[in-house]
Amino acid sequence: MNKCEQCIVRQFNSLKTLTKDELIKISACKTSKIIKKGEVIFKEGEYLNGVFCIRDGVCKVSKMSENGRNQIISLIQQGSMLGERSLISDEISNLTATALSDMEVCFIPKEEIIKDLEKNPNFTLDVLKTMANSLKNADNLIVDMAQKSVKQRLADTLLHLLERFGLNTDAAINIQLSREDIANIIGTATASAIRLLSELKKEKIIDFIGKDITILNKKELEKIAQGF
Amino acid sequence: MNKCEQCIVRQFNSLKTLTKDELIKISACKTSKIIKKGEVIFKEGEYLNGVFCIRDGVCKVSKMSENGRNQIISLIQQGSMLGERSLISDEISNLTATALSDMEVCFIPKEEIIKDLEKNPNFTLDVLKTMANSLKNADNLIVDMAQKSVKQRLADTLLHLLERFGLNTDAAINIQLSREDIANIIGTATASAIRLLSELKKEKIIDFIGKDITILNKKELEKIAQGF
DNA sequence: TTTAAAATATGATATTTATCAGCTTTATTA
DNA sequence: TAATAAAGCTGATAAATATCATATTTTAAA
Repeated sequence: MNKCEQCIVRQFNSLKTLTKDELIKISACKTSKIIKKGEVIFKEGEYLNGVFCIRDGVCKVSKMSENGRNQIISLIQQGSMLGERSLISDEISNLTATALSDMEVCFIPKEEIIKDLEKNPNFTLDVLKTMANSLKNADNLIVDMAQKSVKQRLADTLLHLLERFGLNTDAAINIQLSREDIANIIGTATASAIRLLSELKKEKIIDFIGKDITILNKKELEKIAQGF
Repeated sequence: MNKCEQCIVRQFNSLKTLTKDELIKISACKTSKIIKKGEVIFKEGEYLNGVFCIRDGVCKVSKMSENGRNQIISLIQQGSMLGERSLISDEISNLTATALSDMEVCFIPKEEIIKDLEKNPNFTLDVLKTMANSLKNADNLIVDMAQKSVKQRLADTLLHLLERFGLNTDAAINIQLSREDIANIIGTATASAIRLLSELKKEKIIDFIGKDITILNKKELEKIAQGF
């Protein structure tokens, strides 16, 4: 079993603020899991007995609307924590997390995190800062969802994905999403997302082969994102 | 000048976790302000040198989209704190706060709050819990904005307003919002919001005189909110 | 109180987006 | 590898929503 004290991944999340002793304790009680692409890490309504630290891979965090349509709220990748919100509120999970690639995650039991929250103010403050940042992002997303057209949101999404995941060796955005996933990020019907992608391709603003999407004209895509 | 130690309002926010000494210190450096309906408390892009504690009144928290349209993210009322997010992230404000009624707010300088965050873990943890709750609400709003129709969102909004602000003496929802504000909560054009309100009135699901809106058929409104 | 400005209301129309159907391509698995 | 399922694509159409124009009502200011 890998040791948290030696894990690079913790540098990217609040665990970096823990002392060596605290890390050793976590290391002793954590469990590692391999999660296959498509598998659910946790479901909306489930009670989480701890948090997840993502060692490798990417997952989507989503929620069903009352209409029975699925909305992806965010993509979470290597280095991030998952399930902190529910732990802090001591509530069942509000969201569902599903692997978009094969993943390696560590599960840290609730009691251990709570102990650290109570004893280590640096840790609490770092969690607080992370959450403040998530809240800002969420607020911005609310504005975009409410005020931008589907086409704008698609352009936005492609630009965000590029920024977040970079390029693969073929100069395509380095993440594989189904058309349905893309639609569920944007908040539109799958058919609409497909149609708009095709249009962008026809206009030579993007190109794609299967799930590999390449941005050909970033300037133009930025214009579309801004509503022109 | 009113003393924080004796102020009822702090029971409703994280200040309730402060010790008597800490409260006395805050009391000594805080300033009280009267803010008239329509006045701006702080603007997007402004650097906040502290946080606000709302003693009386209601304000809207909003943000301009790139399209130049305004989106109201939340309504904040008596008892809540304002500006915590920016303080914790040490960033300029992401949002604009505007009074919807005459208000009385106290301004607490940043240094004082930071001191307490560093020294009082109960305070930090309570702020964290509050923020976790805001994040849940924000996530849910993202889903609604992305997946629900304008009509559903209007119904939702009316029900939320009722729950949040209760009834006035005329059995109308106890908050006065312009049609534009309602549209900016829903994320739609003002004309569309007005039209849908008129429809609901025609169907005898709501009634209104000016800005006073009464829900006549709550069951039916709930059905609409759910998409029927 | 009169006047001007702002907010509200509603019709006509254009645009955006969803839905549904049918087809093709790609992936899965027996 | 053949069979089947799933995902992707596109056209036709319907529904939702925005926009614009204009009228009316309410509010604020002179």
